[in-house]
Amino acid sequence: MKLSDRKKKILQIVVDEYITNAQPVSSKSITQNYMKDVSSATVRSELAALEEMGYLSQLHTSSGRVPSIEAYKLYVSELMDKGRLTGKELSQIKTAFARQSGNLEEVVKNAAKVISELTDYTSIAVAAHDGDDVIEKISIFPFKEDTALLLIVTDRALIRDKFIDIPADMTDEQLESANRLVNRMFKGKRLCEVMDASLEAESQFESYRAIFDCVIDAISDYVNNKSGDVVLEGEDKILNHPEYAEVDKMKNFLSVVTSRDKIANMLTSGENDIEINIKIGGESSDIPEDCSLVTATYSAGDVKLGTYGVIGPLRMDYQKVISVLEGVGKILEDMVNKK
Amino acid sequence: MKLSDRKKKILQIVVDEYITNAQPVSSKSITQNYMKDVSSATVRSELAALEEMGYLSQLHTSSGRVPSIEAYKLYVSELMDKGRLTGKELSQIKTAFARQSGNLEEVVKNAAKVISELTDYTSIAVAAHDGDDVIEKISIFPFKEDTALLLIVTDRALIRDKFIDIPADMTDEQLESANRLVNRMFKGKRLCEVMDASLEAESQFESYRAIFDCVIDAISDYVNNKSGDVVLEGEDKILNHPEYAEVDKMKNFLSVVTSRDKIANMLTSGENDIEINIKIGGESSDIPEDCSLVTATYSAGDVKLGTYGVIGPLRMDYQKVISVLEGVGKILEDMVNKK
DNA sequence: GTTAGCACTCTTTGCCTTTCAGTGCCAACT
DNA sequence: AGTTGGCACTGAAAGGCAAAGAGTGCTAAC
Repeated sequence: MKLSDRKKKILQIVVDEYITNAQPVSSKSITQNYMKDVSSATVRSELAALEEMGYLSQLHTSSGRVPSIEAYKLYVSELMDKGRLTGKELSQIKTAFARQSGNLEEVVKNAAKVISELTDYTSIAVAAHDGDDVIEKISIFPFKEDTALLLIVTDRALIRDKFIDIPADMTDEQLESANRLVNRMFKGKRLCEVMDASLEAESQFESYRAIFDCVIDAISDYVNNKSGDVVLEGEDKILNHPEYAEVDKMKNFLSVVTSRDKIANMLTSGENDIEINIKIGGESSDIPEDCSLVTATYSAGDVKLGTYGVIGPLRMDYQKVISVLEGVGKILEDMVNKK
Repeated sequence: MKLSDRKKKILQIVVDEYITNAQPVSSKSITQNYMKDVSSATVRSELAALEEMGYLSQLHTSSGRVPSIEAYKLYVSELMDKGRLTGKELSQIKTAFARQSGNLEEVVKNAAKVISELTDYTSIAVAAHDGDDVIEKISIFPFKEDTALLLIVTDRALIRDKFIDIPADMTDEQLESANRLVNRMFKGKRLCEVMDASLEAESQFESYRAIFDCVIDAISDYVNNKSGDVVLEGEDKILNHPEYAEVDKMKNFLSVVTSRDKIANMLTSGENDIEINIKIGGESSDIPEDCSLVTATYSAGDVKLGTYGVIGPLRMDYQKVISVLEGVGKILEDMVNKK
């Protein structure tokens, strides 16, 4: 069955109202504030029809209506007005990115922070690394008898958190030439190519085998394990929203959101090509129950910068969240292009 | 006024009981479970005396007694039995540290995690860097036209998160020789000496002044800004404790605990020489209200490894927390010494 | 110094009533 | 056929009240 225009309008009003007030919406409040041209009885029958169709529900026979998950989905896809950022908000985003060294991690952190502040929800972010980075330089930097820091410069990032073991009997010169060899072999290749290249390398340079393996391990670890780059901001913001007033719900939310692995899963599973992606309710098992997740993947040209998201109650201010995510995206893009 | 032995015993019972049950303790429960040799009336008069002295209070005229902050202080300093870890707990700590690359950050993270798991409280940790590290090697690693990663190996750590700007007109060779110069000048010095040495350097090597300044800035930034190395684990654990059932308290706690700066302050302010340090209640303004903080500073020889802490309600299981912190300390020490 | 006994206090719980917001339905109206 | 005013009905929320229960403080006797 198709929704009449009036039903759509009423549904939109209900969702809007519920989002701002967190209270069931009554027929009376609708006619008083939005639809003075009809009586509450009329709206009541429309509400009953919308309930019949699964878009609304009541907590008890004599309460107002509350949107269902279906209603939220329809709301974001069709009903919702597009929000616009105020000048103040825009300048807040800009200043957040102002003092910045062009270091990707810092960009991610700042973005997460400003998103959380502007939306008043918990925000999460993960820097993109899908294995398509092209290796520009690899450096093995020894710092203890038997350990070295592996530094990899790619066209997008500087990887500097992988440690490798150095065989005890290896001299500095040998390490140096292993380093040169690694560079010669891997320079210009994409990370994922290197991961697959492990077998080929094995036979050729037996003496540096240990180093080789470590480098390849470290790279595949980087590509596969995305949880390292996860950023979480404003985890306390969730407490501003009444649906988490009960400790149990709160706890459930926090336990999911404080696990970097789970966040990484949320942000990386699913379609990455879509610019803005909205998951409502427990659609995906990764997302905490009764939560919505709005994510945006930012790119500069064809290079992905990262995925950012806002996580909060079903009754989320989608309008605001989306405009903030879009605003941040635009400013990020400007920044990257200017360089 | 001095406390009689019986008063001490009763006070200990009250605190123990209250810690485990979170319920006001009655005279009857004391005689039934712990002191069958006297009547509840006797205990009642003792309780009244202890209340008079400020160690106990009642929520209302006909409720049991609850310990005051003073009582907790006395409890941890004199009354409390020493806890012992079970074999299971010990082995849990050991396995937590088992697979480990000797990288300090990872040690800190693992320690925080296992402490949080065993105690069921939120744990925090900060790796020590007080400026006493001796510089062993400095390397300037260029990775973009105008930016380089500054790598500093000290006797305790590898600093690898400081970026410096490279003047546009500087050639690779110049950078190389700047690097050599920095090494020659700073090697063997302590970080804090380098910070103070800035003026001296200025006049001598004008051409590398920019690089110099950046290096010195980065080092003093590292020494002063401790918030970078802060680790927080089990922030959701706090919800397991009834005193945080109300959203306001919860929120207050979370907002403090999710700020790395504030945590760094908590862990670094105060006497660092003491092995285990207990702050109860709002003694320090850094600590959230109605919270206790138990910290331990671990060292290997005379080198500090870091400070670890547990933060939770006043009604904290101090016995367990302290034995866990001590257990972790012992195992850490063993690990470092074995190397 | 200890104790049994008792009066007293305060919270907790259940129960009842009232109030109120909101709905559903129906007959009348346009 | 759609809209509306009127009205009965429902369930939550709030208030009042009594009974039960947990604890205490006090006192007189041991």
